[in-house]
Amino acid sequence: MRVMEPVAAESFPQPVRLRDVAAAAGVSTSTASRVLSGAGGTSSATAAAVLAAARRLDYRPNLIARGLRARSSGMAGIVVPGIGNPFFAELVEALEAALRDADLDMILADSRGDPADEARRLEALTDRQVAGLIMIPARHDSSAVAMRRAHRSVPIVQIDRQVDGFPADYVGVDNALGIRHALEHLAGQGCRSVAFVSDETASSTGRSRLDAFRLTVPRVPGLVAGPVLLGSYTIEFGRKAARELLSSRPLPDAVLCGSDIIALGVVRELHHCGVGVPDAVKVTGFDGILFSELCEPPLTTVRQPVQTIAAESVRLLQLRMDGDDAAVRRSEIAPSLLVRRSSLAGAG
Amino acid sequence: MRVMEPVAAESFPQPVRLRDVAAAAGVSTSTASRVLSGAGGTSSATAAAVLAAARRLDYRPNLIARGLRARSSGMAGIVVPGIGNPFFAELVEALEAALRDADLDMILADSRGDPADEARRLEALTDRQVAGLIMIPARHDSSAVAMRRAHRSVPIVQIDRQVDGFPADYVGVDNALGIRHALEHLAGQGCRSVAFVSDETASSTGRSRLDAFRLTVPRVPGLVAGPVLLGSYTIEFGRKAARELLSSRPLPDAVLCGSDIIALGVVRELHHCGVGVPDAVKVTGFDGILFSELCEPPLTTVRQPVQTIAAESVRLLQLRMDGDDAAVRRSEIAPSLLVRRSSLAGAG
DNA sequence: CAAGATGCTGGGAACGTTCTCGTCTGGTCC
DNA sequence: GGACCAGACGAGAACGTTCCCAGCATCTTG
Repeated sequence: MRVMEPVAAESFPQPVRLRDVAAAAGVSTSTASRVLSGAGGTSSATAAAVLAAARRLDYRPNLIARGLRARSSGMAGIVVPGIGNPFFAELVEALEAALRDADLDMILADSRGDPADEARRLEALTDRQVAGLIMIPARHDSSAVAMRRAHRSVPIVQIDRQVDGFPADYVGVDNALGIRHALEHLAGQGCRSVAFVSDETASSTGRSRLDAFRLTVPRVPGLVAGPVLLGSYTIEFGRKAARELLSSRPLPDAVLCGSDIIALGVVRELHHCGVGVPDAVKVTGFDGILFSELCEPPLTTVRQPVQTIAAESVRLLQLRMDGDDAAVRRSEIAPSLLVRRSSLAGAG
Repeated sequence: MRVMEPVAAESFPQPVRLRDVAAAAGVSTSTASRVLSGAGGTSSATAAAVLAAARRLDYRPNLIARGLRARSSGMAGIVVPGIGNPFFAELVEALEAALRDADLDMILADSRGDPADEARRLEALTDRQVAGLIMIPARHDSSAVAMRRAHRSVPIVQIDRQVDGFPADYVGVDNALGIRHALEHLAGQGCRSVAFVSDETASSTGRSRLDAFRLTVPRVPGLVAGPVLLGSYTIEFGRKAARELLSSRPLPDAVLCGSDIIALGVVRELHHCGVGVPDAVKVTGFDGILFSELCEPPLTTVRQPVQTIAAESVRLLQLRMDGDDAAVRRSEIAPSLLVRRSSLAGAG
């Protein structure tokens, strides 16, 4: 029997431990542990007794103690460059669901797109003995150092963005295909000159979408590259880019944006300056966030299958957590084009 | 010296423990612990030696072990009804920043608005020995059971929504004041009949905004209550409500929405059916999410000071974590009205 | 019926920290 | 010069779990 020292009335009650359950059931803690962790090797009679005692005492296992013993917290660390970004928020939501199905809790860290912050957060997560990491690296180059360090102790799966030559699994979308879809659609709508407004090339998505744009435009009959403006995945940059396009007329026939956020800024600013979308200029986005459908006009965009990316990344992470040491896997999912009004000829 | 058994080349290296640092510095683990945890009571010479050894060996403390000893993981559990909801996403982002300043890691759980899910998530979090919980209760009634249980072992701060009579701190916005701001503004714009489209009364915000609407409309000179449509904080419900309003003409002069999400749905559907906002009907939202500014027309809305709510809730939680057992605190922050085009007379 | 299996069980070490003791040194004071 | 004190340090318990190992029945088998 455990000694209950007198405590203040409002303080928290002593939690019941495995030892207490074992005592109540009249068995050793070893046996109680065997029963409750489902290890087997116990008679059905004692199992029933332990289960009954656990239920009666309202026993809850201490996952910290379990984690210490197991040398793993059983949680997945998630690092994103900014939960405020709607695309990342949707990705985090999908990840939460996928992790939950895999019985993993999620510890969430925001790097704010800063490699130094990201490094600190990665360290905090590994200090917590996370079982694995799913992350969107802030930059394709300078994220490498901290990630390499973290990767010494836990498996990492990169999603959406990736670090150059980093030996960890990756799940994302086929950016080149997405850009090609958008370009071919614009060509089909009679566009000739297409501007490109996107992230600077510090993120891997920024770079691969830019590369794809440069590579694909000449290959699509009738298309000609317009101005290329690079900044960040923000609304503000989208607005700024639109102003820049307006100040250096003639306007292109279309503006291909590297993300929906940017596209929303572009559309907003064009509208503000009296330039009609899609009449005067057609605009497309990338990501397929919720609001791409709600803006005016609704945005044609390259839809990323967020659920699939989340599920696949969790699947890969679990494989690695189970000791799989096969070669690095790279999974590029084919995106689809959501055609809406912002890019349609004669629909204004 | 620790025995290094032969391991496969690609497996993870043995982590260096406090014991290893102590051995390298020629002191006991007690002393090493004293130095590294900053407890004091060590000579400056040994302190330097330990610090040097820790740095040389690249020592990282095992937070699981520390947590077991401290009986607390040192993490804050966050429970929200859906990260996909942009308002909650912005709140989570602010919480992440505030928790980081308080040196707390964040373990995030999504209840999907379901009390049963919420109960399971709360249990998982307390099993992990979170130091405290910050949560948006899914419902004002049925969330109580699981919360009461969790509250037996950790402090809880409720944000945005609250549970009836639950004895835990609360931080939110003064909903009544927000509704009054919106109503008075609409009256000032010459509106007479105002419809109300909002969440059913299962969430505390849904109920208090509804109560405020009912109470305040008769008190604002010139205002008359139109249809009251209750559903959920989703775009789809906003659209549905708009269709309903359209089918039972005459239209009200204005539609006051319980959230921006709903308002965006309403605006979208009205626009789709050829009803101009703000010409034919004025619309206001609630929350002040990013996209309230980007839709067409930009949405007049009651802005919730998300950073303040996050910072204040973390502050209160820390107080409780430090053993403060003062009476329950309720902090209702005054919201401000962001006037934009969706509610302006003669601005269409 | 001896000898080996087999099935259940309990003891106790281990996971990596922190923290309470007790010990030891060296200094101060009467 | 003996008693006392303060400061620095080490030994070892504790946090709550899992799991290896040994013990002891009960069976099977030749």
